[in-house]
Amino acid sequence: MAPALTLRLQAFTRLSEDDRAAVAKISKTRRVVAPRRDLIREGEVPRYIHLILEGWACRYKTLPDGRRQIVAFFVPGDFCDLNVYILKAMDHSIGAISRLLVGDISRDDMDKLTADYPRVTQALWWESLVNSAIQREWTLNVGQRTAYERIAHLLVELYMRLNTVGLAQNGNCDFPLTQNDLADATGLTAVHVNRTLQELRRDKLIELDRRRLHIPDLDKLMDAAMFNPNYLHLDHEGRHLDSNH
Amino acid sequence: MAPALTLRLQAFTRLSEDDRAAVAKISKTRRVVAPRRDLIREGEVPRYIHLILEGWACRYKTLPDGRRQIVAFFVPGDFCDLNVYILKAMDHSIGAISRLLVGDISRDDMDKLTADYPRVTQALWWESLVNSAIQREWTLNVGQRTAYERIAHLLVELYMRLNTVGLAQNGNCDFPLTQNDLADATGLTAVHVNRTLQELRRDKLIELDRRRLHIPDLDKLMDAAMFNPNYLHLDHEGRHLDSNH
DNA sequence: CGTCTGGTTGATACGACTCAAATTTGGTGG
DNA sequence: CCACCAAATTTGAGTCGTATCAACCAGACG
Repeated sequence: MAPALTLRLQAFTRLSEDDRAAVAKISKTRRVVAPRRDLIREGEVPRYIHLILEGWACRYKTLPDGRRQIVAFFVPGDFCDLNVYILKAMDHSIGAISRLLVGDISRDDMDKLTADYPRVTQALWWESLVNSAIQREWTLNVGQRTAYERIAHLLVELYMRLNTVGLAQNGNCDFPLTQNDLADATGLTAVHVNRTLQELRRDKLIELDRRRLHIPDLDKLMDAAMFNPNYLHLDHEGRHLDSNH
Repeated sequence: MAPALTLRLQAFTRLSEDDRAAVAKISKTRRVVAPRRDLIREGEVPRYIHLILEGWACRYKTLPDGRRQIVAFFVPGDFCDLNVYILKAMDHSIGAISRLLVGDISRDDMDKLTADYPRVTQALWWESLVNSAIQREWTLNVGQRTAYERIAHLLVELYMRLNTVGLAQNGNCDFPLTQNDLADATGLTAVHVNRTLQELRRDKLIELDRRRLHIPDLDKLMDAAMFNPNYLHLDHEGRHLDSNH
């Protein structure tokens, strides 16, 4: 199967054989990060673009008194901050959720790729714009939705993102987040997340057990979450020809 | 005085005379938008990059039942979505808060600018990364801060951004937002915003009346908000040489 | 088999919401 | 310049969603 990044970029545009080969070669190094370890911390100088090859990670910010907000999740095929190296210091941290396989990409390598492959450059722009769109949707999520809608929305988003990189089918996917992670991502307490998950189970919208998620009826869950997929911008031409659904 | 955009980009890097001239010429057209009108709506196809020359605008998203979240404010010198034209449809709307003067920039014009002025290109990248950082901070804001901290934080952010484009000095600035706008931006109700503003006034952290904001002691307000300015990335080399403080 | 992390339950508290009405402000036309 | 109206702000009373605190339970693991 094609690597996650290729699948992800092809959600935006079709890539040629050459494009795909170039994308596959972008990350020469790969390293393992243990679960719950940080890849990089707030205040540090960003040097590489991190590409998630396997596992889940998160971007988070903390307040001086310890309150913590997860502001993004990363799944395979996601970059943590394209172009961050332009900034002088990280304003947030990136932490591993599960065991990670990460590719570190240098500025030079990225510049070379974009210089030679305009279609890939476009696709990378798209990925960066989609990440911004996701961040906006999260602001809407914590700002306006109820706990029930909020968690439902997050589950649908993650499911759909995993689906585009081939890691979710038929309503099933791995789900390594703890209720604490969900709490930090939704601005709720772990206790309330627990009770809300029970409600979602009671309503037969999800089954969640032992790090596996099952969504029996995605449309019903989307309705409950008021989920509008437009912000993921998966609407490229000829998408109806794609498989993977 | 230099136009807002130039001031803003120079918060990142020093620009040459040529760079500044090129930036000043980027928007050939300019049009007026009445307060409370939309520049562009969710679902529409983005064609131009909008540059705010005068006035305040906001980016917002709505849920089917009418709940509304403002996910960003724009002040003079801000772009609404650099590079959006890559996407097929808007996933949010942009609305005028006060009377706007807007520059519409075509894709071609932007491509020409970035092709010829690498320093400007860098600066535009920076501006786009800072906007993402602001969006993340907003997620933290609505997710973790109390109403009091949340409003304080927003006021500090807006003050600092206005300051970098020369529109705020000595703790004073224009402030065209209604309490309703503040509510939609912070995920609170207008009633609660009202009571919280009264608390902030009582604590002598702000004076806010007739669309003017005065912050008697910025450091005290920043403390109350747990405001850490790192996410605005204003820390370029030689910033201590700059005036405007 | 003990320890630990993650999940679950119960009781109570409080921050923010809702609804409804009054008051002030700002703009507009006569 | 005043009368009028709409928009924005303010106030009060009552309610509710979510937080807090404190146990307790269940697998996973060495």
